[in-house]
Amino acid sequence: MSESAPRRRSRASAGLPPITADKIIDAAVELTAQHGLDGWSIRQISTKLDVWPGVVAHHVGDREAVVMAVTDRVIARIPVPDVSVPWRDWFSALMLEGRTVLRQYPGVARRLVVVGPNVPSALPTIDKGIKVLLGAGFGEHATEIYRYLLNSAFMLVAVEDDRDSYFPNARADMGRAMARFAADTSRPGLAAAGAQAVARSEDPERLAAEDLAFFRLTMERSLDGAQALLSA
Amino acid sequence: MSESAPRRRSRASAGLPPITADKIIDAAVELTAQHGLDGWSIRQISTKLDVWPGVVAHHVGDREAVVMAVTDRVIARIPVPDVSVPWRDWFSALMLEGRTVLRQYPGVARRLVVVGPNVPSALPTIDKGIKVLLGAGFGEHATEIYRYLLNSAFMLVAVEDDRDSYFPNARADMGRAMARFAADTSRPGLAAAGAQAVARSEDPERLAAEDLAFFRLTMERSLDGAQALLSA
DNA sequence: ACCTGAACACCGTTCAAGT
DNA sequence: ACCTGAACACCGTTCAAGT
Repeated sequence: MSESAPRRRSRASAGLPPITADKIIDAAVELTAQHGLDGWSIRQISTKLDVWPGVVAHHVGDREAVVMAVTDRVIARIPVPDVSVPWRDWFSALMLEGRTVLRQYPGVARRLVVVGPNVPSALPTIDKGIKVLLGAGFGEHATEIYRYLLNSAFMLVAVEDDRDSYFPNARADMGRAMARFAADTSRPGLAAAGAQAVARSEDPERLAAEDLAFFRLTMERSLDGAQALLSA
Repeated sequence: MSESAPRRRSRASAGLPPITADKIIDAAVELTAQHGLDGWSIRQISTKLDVWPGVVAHHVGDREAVVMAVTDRVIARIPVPDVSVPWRDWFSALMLEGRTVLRQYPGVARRLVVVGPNVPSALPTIDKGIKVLLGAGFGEHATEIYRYLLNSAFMLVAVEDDRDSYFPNARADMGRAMARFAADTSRPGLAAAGAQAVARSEDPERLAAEDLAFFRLTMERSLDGAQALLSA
């Protein structure tokens, strides 16, 4: 895992092209896809580019700056629906497509939710989303409802990321923990949850399908929750 | 910050009581209140207890084990409403009181949401919560609605934690970033959000009040979203 | 059983010196 | 301007040796 010695003589004298901020961020994005946003080090990036660690600081900045640059790149990949789409469909589409992009880069969803409009590539989406809600009649609530809806969806993606990137056995442990209570008549609430946990397989493909189903449930409940404000 | 040399001669020969797992976890809980769950190191715990780092591993296990022990302790402090309370009130109370406890221990909310029923002290709450939902007529949806409601509330607490523990200026940066768009007529969505950001003060007390208001909005919208399932 | 004391393999950041 | 090469102050974990 170390590969400690980068290269012998200077890049320039070896006829190699200079490192750029862009190349560093490319490498970081790739490492994020493989290991998540908290799964790589500055030193791994520098090893990958065959330079000394200090070079990353020189071109991009500290770790935080690299992370924000990766986040901006990934957010830019999320397709934004057209403003003519009805509000519920607009948000469903953004949430579902956002999820498939974000899930490929574990840890980015969390950053997005935490730093929000500090990510430049998120601005067009924010603009259109609020416009759509204003058009749907949410009035003064448009901004906070936008925040509520996107939080609901992408906070859940962040949890999905954490579950299988950072604590890979949390998923199975939880299932087994619950299944133990299936026959516990003294605790009917746990028993109900346990019964469903028993039915749940440990096949990763089925688990992924269940994650998607729960994501859709969250989406629909949150959209209903927002809609209740319109009827009031 | 280092204080690298713990103590001269052995604890036993100095007449000191032996370190226990409990004392280690006490120290970790205290450090979590001060610096958050990701804000302390095993070495800081050992310095605080005046022993060598290896002692923590000997009594509790690796960092992950210490973190789970802290999480369990903190969750146990959240008061659980009586099952006789109507479902909406039951969940409002749990969410609001859970928030005030969790906010005192930054980072614990995230763990709770990610590992869920793997935290032993969460089990009685899960049991009662599902019982309450079954009683309210949610039937087969009780388990997933429980998960949906608690996720909504505590994922948001996790984001609040991250915002001011880990990225202390994200809050102010976001406000300023949005305020810039208040007069941007070419982007009406951002302008609407910007106008509200301008109105927002940078006084920490007012910001805290606004965080609470948004938390309540999230709570009410999610409860409405769940309720929509009952009417259907 | 409990703890010391050290070693190991990592981190991110900084910076003088070379080219 | 760009990069080398090293140093600094940290990490978590492991483990032989002492008591």
